[in-house]
Amino acid sequence: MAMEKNFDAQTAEARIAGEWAATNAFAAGANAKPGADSFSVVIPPPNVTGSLHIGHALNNTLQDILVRWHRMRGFDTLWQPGQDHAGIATQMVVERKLAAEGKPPRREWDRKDFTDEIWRWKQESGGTIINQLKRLGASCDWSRNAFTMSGAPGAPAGEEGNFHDAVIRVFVDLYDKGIIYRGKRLVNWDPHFETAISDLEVENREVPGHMWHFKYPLAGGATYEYVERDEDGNVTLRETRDYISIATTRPETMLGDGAVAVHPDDARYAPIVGKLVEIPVGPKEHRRLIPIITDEYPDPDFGSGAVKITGAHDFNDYAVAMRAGIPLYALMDSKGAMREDGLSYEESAEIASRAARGEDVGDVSNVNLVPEDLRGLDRYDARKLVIDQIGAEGLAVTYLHKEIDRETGAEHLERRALVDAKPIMQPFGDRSGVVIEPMLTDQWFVDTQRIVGPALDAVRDGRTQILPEQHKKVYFNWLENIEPWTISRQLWWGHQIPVWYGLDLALEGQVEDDHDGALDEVEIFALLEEGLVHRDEIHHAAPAFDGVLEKFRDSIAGLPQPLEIARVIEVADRATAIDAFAQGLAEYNLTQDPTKLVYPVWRDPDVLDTWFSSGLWPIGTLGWPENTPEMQRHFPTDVLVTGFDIIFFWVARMMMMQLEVVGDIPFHTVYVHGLVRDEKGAKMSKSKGNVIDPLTLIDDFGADALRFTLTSMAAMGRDPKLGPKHVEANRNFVTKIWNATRFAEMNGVRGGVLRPAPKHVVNRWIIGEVARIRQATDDALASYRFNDAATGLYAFVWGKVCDWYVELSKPLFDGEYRDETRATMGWVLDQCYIMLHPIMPFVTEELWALTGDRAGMLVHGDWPEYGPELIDADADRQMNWVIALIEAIRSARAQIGVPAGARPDLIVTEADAVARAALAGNAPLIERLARVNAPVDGAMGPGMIAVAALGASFALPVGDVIDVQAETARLEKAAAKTEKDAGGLRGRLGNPKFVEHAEPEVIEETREKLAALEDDLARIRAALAQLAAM
RNA sequence: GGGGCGGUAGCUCAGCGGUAGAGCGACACGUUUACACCGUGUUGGUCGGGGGUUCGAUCCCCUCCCGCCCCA
Repeated sequence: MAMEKNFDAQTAEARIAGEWAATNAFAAGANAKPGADSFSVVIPPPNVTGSLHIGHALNNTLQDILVRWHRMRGFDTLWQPGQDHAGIATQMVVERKLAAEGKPPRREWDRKDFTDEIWRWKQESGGTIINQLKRLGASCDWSRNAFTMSGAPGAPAGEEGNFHDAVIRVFVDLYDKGIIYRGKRLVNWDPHFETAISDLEVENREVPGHMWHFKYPLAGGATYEYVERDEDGNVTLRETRDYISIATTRPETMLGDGAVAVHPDDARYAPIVGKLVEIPVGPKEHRRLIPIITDEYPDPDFGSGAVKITGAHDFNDYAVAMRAGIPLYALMDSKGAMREDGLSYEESAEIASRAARGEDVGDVSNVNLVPEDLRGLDRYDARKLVIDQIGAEGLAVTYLHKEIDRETGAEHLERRALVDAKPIMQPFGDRSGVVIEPMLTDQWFVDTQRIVGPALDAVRDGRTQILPEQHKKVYFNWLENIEPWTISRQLWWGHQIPVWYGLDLALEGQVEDDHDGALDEVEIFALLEEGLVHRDEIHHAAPAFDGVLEKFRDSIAGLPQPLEIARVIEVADRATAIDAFAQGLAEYNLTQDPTKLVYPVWRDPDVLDTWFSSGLWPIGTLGWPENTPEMQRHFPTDVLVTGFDIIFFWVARMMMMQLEVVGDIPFHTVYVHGLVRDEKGAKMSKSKGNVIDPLTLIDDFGADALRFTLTSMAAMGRDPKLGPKHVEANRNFVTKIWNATRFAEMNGVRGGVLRPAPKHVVNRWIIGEVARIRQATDDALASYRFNDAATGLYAFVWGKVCDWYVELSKPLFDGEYRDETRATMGWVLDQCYIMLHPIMPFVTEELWALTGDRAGMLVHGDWPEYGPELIDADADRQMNWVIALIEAIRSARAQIGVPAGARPDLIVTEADAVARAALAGNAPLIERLARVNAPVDGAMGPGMIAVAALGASFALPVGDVIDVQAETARLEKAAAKTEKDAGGLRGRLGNPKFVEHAEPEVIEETREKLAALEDDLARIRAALAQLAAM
């Protein structure tokens, strides 16, 4: 059966993928040798809403290469696939889908119904990227496909798994150890999704912004001498001021200012430190006063050098406020609008003013410093109003603007507000794209400081290796300065936090005032009146409600009778709990029946950050907390292949969590690859429109071409720059090996043969070359130099096998060496398929099937182990000589313009014994490839061109086609180049210091090179002399 | 401000102590027992600038200049 002219990737890939699937070729342990070591890789789980982008293509190609390579070498191989549940992204996708279907928005849904809807979406559409990875050829054990939400309550059939158990168990464990805690802190708040997000989900972008300058008047009309000096201390400005000038990019947050800070060394403001200033906004009659404090944070050279401190709405200010004990006044609600809740502005301002004078005012969460006219406004609308109000009052810093009327020449002077238009860094939610608002909220945190140590140690002492090494610094730098990790998210899709809250009824004499340990009617009413709403909460964690029952019973055991025996029940939320508790008390009061008393608890509605579950990926996918055979066999895993953008998000967290939870590293090697960029090196982004779709490339050029391209560009520590041109070039490589096989087939070559022991020098030579590339390929892969493996194989297959071996073999198919040449070529091509298979699995699998009767598919082919023992030094020397001669003749012919069809004699004008032997053994090859007649001894003469080889000189009679001048010019050029090279070497060898200091091998090598060049040069010079004599 | 990366042929990149390579492109030629998604040949580089270490530097060190990325 004759082969087609080209590999039909489109149809073959689908067919081959089907065969792999049908035979479970990728199952864990497939092709493992008895007693083999395990090799395990967990896939960086793609987002369930995701589709394959070029970064995935690179990431998974590299993993697949490692996995296929190990599988062929007989390791017990597992490539664990799966996806994460991507809390925000998935909720967003489903909300959009509902909107598109004209269904009500999420908030109008019951939570359970909504998550059921997400599960339905997941089952229908969540497998997109899995199918795309299969098209790439990823040899994951797809039967084990994992999901970070598997086994969660409400998961439908097919989503059982136990990832949820792992997540919940770890949460409770860390909670019990006190590593997870609840706290009110400033977090990044996404006003679109109305949830906290971690600082890693925030993207800081520079956008055009404005800087406004306002005057904060000193309290009571006080004044001071404001003096500015230049570098030499000369006074450049001196004036009496009754205000301090503040620059801000966010005027609306002025309402929540708690202080003005200046640098302690700033002499300009030294006279007024400790004094009070007035915030120039809000109703005149309740203007708030705040103190001027010192802190290292303000930069005296920036703006006026004075900074307003709004602790509840800025991270830097928060730090200053913490240091100085400045209260944090929250101004906005969860949608980023100005608050409408809490106390009136008048009451709030009064409390804030007391705080400014240093009084302890306690919890200020009820204080709402938004003036009534601004309440409910969006933050940007509020900003406009604030600016207008300050301007109207004349408290904006102004400058004198001069305009000259062109016609009249009259000067027109005007005071204008000083507003600098300048680029500012703004935080955006990476999912929502809206401006993030720092918000003071109650969240759950992981006290990362407490679990970071082992993760640092593991990399420091090398138990886990990060490649390339420069990324270790990034890892250390981040972990050494780690911040608490916000893990709660105000979403519905995710692992609901396993914490229940109850009202804190610890009465401490406030209510239970007679200390008799029992609750009487007076006390009951006091309890109700005192306002349950304002009471604190207590909380306990357990995998399920049953688990917290006992804990709450313990918590209430110390309460006065009969409260301490109240039934613990679960209710929906806090408000319901207060109602239920009050009702129970009321009924008890009437009936004196203690069974009417209930202690209602409610579950935290929030879910955990998706990365909290992804952090458990290595153990969670292997079945932990069960002690599964997979855990025993495949944990710790071997290599994690990932992009550098995810080192903090994921790698560091996996390290911390695995070490904390199971006390072991999750993997011994982290290979970090670059970010695929476009041809010009720009980051690919939808907005730039330079995104390259890997699936389009697969359609156009085949998966093998794409994989090979990505691999050949995956130099460690570099970002691959990819264009369709590159993929096309490698598609040509696929075609090349396809056609070499086609040639072989036409000549009766079949694969599947044992390695032959041929006699002919060409066959002996190529076997040695195969051995070299096997060694080089293994070395490259073992050290993660993927690009070296790819480019080495490319050079070997195209440059050695196709360009030379196939050409040199052509005459051999006609003579006595036919059979051994068939066997050798069959074996050589088999080796090419095997070694290329990890990078180009489809075409090699296809060729494997087409070229022999095989025991199994190539995916389970045996990886070779032969080495330098196959190299035949004599064959090597001869073939290098032959190839050099052929190239020299071709070059001379082409330069002199000998027609391709001409077949001149090959006249041997001089040859030593070695050259003569090489010539004799390979004459037919040389004749054919150099297009010359059989070598004959003779002398240089008119109408001939000269060709030199090591140890021999030749002349080619080419008749009229040459002119002496052209040939002279050619030879002179060659002589000049050779002379220049030789000169360099001679200079080096002539330097006594070189001979004295350099390594002996280097000196020897240099001498040999020089000798060869001088031989060459002598021959060229001789030819030139002969030419001149004619 | 802190950390990191890069500047090598027209383009995209390898190489990282012994005097520079690949792919694409350009140019010329197309005889061949597979392949025009091909073959043969040619062209193309003071390896960002300047110092230093060394017998020897594209490679190591210092410095400057230009890009880029991450974290504040």
